[in-house]
Amino acid sequence: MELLLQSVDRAIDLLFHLHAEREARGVSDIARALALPKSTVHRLLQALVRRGLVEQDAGGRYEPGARLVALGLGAQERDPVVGVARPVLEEEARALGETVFLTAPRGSAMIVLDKAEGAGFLRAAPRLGEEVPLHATAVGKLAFAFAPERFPIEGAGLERFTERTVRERTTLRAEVERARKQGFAVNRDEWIDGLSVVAAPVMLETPDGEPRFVAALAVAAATQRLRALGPTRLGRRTREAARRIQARLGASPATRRKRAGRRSS
Amino acid sequence: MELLLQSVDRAIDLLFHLHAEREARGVSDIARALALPKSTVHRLLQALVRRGLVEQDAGGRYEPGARLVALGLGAQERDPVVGVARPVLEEEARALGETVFLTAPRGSAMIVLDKAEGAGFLRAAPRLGEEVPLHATAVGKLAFAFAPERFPIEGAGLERFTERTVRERTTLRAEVERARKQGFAVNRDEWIDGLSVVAAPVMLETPDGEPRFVAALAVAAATQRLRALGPTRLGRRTREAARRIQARLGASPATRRKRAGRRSS
DNA sequence: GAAGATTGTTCCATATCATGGAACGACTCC
DNA sequence: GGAGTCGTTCCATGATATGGAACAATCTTC
Repeated sequence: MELLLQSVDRAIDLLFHLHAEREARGVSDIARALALPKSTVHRLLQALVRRGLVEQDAGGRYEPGARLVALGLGAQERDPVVGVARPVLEEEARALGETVFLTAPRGSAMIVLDKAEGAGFLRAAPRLGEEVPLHATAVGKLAFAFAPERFPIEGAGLERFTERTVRERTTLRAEVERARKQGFAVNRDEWIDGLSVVAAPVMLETPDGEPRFVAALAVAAATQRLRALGPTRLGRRTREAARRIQARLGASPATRRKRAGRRSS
Repeated sequence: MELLLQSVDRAIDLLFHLHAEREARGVSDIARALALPKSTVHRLLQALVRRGLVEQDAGGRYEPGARLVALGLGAQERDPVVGVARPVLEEEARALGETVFLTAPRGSAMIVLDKAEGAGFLRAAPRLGEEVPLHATAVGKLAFAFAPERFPIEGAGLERFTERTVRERTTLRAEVERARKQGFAVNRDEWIDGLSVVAAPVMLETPDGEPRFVAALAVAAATQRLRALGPTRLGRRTREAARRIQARLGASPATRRKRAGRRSS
């Protein structure tokens, strides 16, 4: 794929760069980081500011703008699962005191669509929109198990993240098979040390009657905490919560349309 | 301000257009809507798809992409108020059963930063990132009252939205003055018929000791419901909730930094 | 099932438009 | 007060975006 629309590409680079930086940045700083001339960066920033995708703080430095929020959350709410899943996320997060999040397949990856954070001082705080690896997470194992045509194990990378990352394809296959049988998947320290996750699939009937893997509901906690809660018990609980989401999704399209047509303040 | 970076500008047009459309759209359709040649639209879409800001559905039609979610929510979470306010939003929404939302000044407007929706069938569902008018909303009156240098009443538009929209500057001034005295503002059917809102300001001490208007906490409900709850009682309650947010914000920067440094799953 | 309309995509000559070096004034820091 | 920043503006150059035309592939329609 060749370069095309260089300026647009650079503008997007710029947005992601500002997104990645924790603080607002100045023109020169950005120019250095992206290896572009100051004048070019300045011109790009002006174009983005004009449309509200970037804003200047009091000191004249640049940071992501408010209109970006509108675009991003619009894209999120567009997903039919997010709306019906949110109450379930909050319910479970409150009941467990741990972070509960929703992931969905996008392209050839799983991304975090929504979350409800737990109450603890030590809690998982996934970043929305972020991609998660497949072979080292609970939701990834579900993807392999319940959407094998879209996520073939053969094509999976096996990058090592921690000591416990599964790096043999046969072991992974066994893990995935167990997840398929149990209806939930577990990840203990396989991606990030100290972090464990239990996840269950949200399946939806397509018009032609086939069940399709549309999302995964996950509970994340410190590994010790997960052990205390009991992975199997938690797995079953999460499976039930995912079923509740399924049930809501299963409502007739007419009903769903009514719900969607809420008044906007 | 002249045109510059035409291609970037058009790309942004395209993003907003896709955002505004409820369904995924095809190339020709978009080209017609934006009055651009098909080839140009196609090229722009390719550039955006390449970076994940736009995605194609199964039918090859285009819709806002997942990376847009990451950018948007990143911009949202960057705001220091959002993080500390969320628990309060959820708490109040749960207690009242009505939608509670947080707005903040951006540029010369107030935008919706976060929300927790109520449980009712009829409930307010503000769109995140959306701008709200100033003269016809409770949060706008707060802006006039608590940040008059930034939001001068003299410069305010007085567009008519409903029969009850305040359209005389002197009346508006009186309303604003009352809001300043009471510490909360009320809007009854002034923007949208049937919708009433009570809002209270979130003030933060600047380093030089000046209190600054950083956000407004608002409770939205059907007008009859608001009347039943008692606007004054609700106003005081909202004022208290806003104070809780202030108290959390007032924590020392060191403490806040620690909290921000949560583990990421 | 053929004809016609509409779709998404590719190609390419044209000149528009983005590009980036240089110079600017306003800062801050020694 | 000089040397280093900073953000911004200007402008000649040609690289690059542009959009009309042609393409094959689907959808409609009769």
